[in-house]
Amino acid sequence: MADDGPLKMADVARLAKVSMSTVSRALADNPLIPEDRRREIQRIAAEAGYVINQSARSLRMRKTQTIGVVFPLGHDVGQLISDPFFIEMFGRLADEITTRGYQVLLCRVTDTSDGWLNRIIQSHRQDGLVIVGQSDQHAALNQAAESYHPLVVWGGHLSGQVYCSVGTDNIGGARRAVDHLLGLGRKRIAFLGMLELPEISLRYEGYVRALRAAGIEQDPALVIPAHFSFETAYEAARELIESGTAFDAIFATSDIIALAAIQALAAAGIDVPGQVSVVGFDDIAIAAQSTPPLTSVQQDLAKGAKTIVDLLFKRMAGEDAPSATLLPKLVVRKSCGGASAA
Amino acid sequence: MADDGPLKMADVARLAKVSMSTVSRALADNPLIPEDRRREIQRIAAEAGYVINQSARSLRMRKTQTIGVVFPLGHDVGQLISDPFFIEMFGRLADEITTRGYQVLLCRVTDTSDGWLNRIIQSHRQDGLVIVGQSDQHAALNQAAESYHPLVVWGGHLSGQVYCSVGTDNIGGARRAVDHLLGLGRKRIAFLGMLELPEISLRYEGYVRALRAAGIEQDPALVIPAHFSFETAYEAARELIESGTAFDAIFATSDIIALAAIQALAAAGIDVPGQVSVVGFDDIAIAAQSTPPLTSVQQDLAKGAKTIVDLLFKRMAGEDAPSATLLPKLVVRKSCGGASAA
DNA sequence: TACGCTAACGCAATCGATTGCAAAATCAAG
DNA sequence: CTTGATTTTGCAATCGATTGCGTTAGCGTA
Repeated sequence: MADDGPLKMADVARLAKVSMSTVSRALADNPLIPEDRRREIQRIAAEAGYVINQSARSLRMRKTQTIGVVFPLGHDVGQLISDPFFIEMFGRLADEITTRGYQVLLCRVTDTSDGWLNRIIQSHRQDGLVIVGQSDQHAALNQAAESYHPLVVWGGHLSGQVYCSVGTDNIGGARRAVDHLLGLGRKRIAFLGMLELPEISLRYEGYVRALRAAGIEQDPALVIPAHFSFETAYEAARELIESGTAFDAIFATSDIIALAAIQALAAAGIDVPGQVSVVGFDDIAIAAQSTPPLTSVQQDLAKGAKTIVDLLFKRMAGEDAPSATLLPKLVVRKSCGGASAA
Repeated sequence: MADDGPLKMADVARLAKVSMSTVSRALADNPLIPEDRRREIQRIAAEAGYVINQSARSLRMRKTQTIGVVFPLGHDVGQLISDPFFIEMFGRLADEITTRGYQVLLCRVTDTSDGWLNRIIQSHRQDGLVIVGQSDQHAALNQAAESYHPLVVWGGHLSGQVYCSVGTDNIGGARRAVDHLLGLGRKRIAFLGMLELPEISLRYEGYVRALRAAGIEQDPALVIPAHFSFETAYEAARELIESGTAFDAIFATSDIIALAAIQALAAAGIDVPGQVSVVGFDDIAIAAQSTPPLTSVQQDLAKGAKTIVDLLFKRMAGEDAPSATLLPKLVVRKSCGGASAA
């Protein structure tokens, strides 16, 4: 028994001259074992460098002490973590989760075929799931939520939604952004984003409502499909510019898209905010640092992450936590001609 | 047996009217089972929505299909994911790891007491480990590497190092940065960073060598301790300014420190790059967007992450992969008075 | 029909912990 | 010294898969 790989609990039992049951209970601080003996066994285990094998523990306990964080798919399976918004969200979630003594498992979905979510759930690798962004998987999420409770989604609240979600008020946020542009006297406001995604379609709804309230007729030529990656967004903006369609403002549905648009405008010699005002969405860290600094609809990710994890742990405990909506805030900076941020 | 929780392999065996052994082999595409029968069993399992329980599988196979990514500790156990450099690195690593069909487990070290690394290793939660940044744990890493092979560290190559590491040439990078400042005619160059950290002390080495080569005497008053967080770095820069020590350039050992220094200089009414040139380290995304855009020593994180994961998988396969050093590149932008980036 | 050989398949042990239940030890009181 | 109550401890089953080894089925040949 010299070096038969790492120690097992049985080895510790032998060292302490007790049974495995006793060791197990002692390490779990079970009061069934008298306190002094518990301490003694814990000391022996620590000195021997013994660590509980988590695979075995998980199997027996049907618990993994792990939360899975799943990133979206559907639209863009390529680069996973490139998007700054997702990264920041992931960081916040990781903080909240680890603080509660759980591990974080990053799940990337490579196989989007039917039942992908069920495959993650049934793998039993985690005790609960956070899905960041509902992408185009509303139906799949709804179905999974029927039978799997410890599941919280970051995203907009959609009609007919069964699952628990946390997200900003997309309609309200968009409304606020577009109202601001209108207040600056802008009348031909372009919309950049992918209407197929539920959250984006909500932002579109806000855009439409703002225009309608201002009595401005909506021009379909101003609605441009744009993905989340910088490159494709840049292309989209360039096409808008070259199309010759007149416009004096852009409401971009993400900061990355807004930043790409600003670059495209600069390349075309169009001044921001002189000729065109630009507003983004998310208020990621770079937004304040860009040239000009970007006006953006701020999502409070720290609060969002905390809310998500709070709800998740409630659900893991069997309670039935309801969805939550956070109120977004418009952060005004120079990119739309408003005042600079303090 | 109507709804006794999720299906087990035994249930599938019953459905397919074969033994568990056969189901197990069929799902593993074991050629011992004739191909048509394999397909048949796979179909039955899929239709029943069966998914292998990973805890059980891991226990038996002694494999988890998971790579652990550990973040540093020592200096700053508080906020985990705040630093943009670490975030970006994590994203890249996650991409590389998931692409190879493995999961990513984020390990946060809450208990820094003796044997923390061993505790992670022995938990058997992962098949391999990436440690991002050696912090002040050189000795612990060396010790763990003696017996645990699938371990790769991001960081500088130190003398007497046993573990496998991947990192940029810190001395060379710093040397290049300081040489550039000297080339601009700067003579009193301040150094901002924590000498206690091995990587930083290597950068200091490069700083010293550059000065010596230029025949400039080194002034201890110009070496300022500065942590990685924005706030403490800002404080450090402010103290330098208020100390009255004359200086015409700053070599900051991270971009965050450089950015903080620029803000402190601006607050003191000192023009960058007019009066003081500033160079950073890392070339994080914000560097190009700051005002003025920051000159920085670029670390190619994409390549770094790929190298790390390549080496790790080699080591997991039993090969003995050596450490690697990446060549950094100086990206010149306006913050030091050089030409703007293309 | 009998025999040998290979291809399929299943039995049962195993991975390393946890825990219900019952046995053993301890103690107090009669 | 018994008896009963109570505290400690250990046996053995269990979690759900994988796999070495032995058995059975299937086929060709003599």
